[in-house]
Amino acid sequence: MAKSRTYSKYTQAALTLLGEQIKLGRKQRKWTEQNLANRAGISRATLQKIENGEPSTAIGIVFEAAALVGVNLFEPDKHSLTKHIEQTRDKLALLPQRIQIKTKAVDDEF
Amino acid sequence: MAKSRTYSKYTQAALTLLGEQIKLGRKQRKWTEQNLANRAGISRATLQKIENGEPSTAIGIVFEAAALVGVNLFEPDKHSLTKHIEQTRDKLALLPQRIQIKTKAVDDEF
DNA sequence: CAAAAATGACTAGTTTATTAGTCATTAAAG
DNA sequence: CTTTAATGACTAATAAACTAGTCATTTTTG
Repeated sequence: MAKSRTYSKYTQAALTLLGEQIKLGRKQRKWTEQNLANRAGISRATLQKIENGEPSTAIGIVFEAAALVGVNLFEPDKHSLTKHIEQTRDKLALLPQRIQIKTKAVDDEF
Repeated sequence: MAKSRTYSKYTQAALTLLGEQIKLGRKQRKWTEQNLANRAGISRATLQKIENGEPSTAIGIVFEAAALVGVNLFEPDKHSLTKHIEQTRDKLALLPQRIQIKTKAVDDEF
């Protein structure tokens, strides 16, 4: 029996939306499933899972398929992804490199 | 030997950005890797891959981890994801259910 | 400085995804 | 209506991810 993982409502909705956007983009381009699958370098079966919003597909190939049909997370025009990455790294640099957890009880109560 | 897949620059950048945003969100919350991994129901090794932007991790658990630290693809406030899904389905409904490809040569030249 | 803990990196074993293929159904086009 | 082809759904075999565990390193705290 398959060990089932649980996903939040938000994650499920996001996956559904992403999958349907890919399907929409594919059809707008008049590409068949097989056609997009070939372009993405994956099997038709996997593309079907992607368009159905299955949580278990590899994120890299989902992003590839999405980009091929013009669906962009992180709108690529606004400011370039590279710049966005730099900004995130800048913020990261301001934080401690390691998070330390207080072992002792916090004595907050009373 | 592992069969290597190739990813576009855009996909790689998007994965890097997403991973670093998760790491940033985690640290802002002062959570250790193990801590976030536990909350997401995954191993620390997998979380490390996610934060490093590895393309092969399952999209569902990446989205879960992202949501846990407040990183939202598809900004959840704007208009609800559910509504967004409906809109996408409406657009899909306007397109033919199946894409048909012309088999015969197109005779466009001359 | 010393102690404690987080992180980075790796390994072997198990679970799971991915693939190629097939078949039935049904939409599109002639 | 007939033909052609796309889609949905499944299977067995292969490839790869995920896990738990370990170890070394390095940061943080006292």
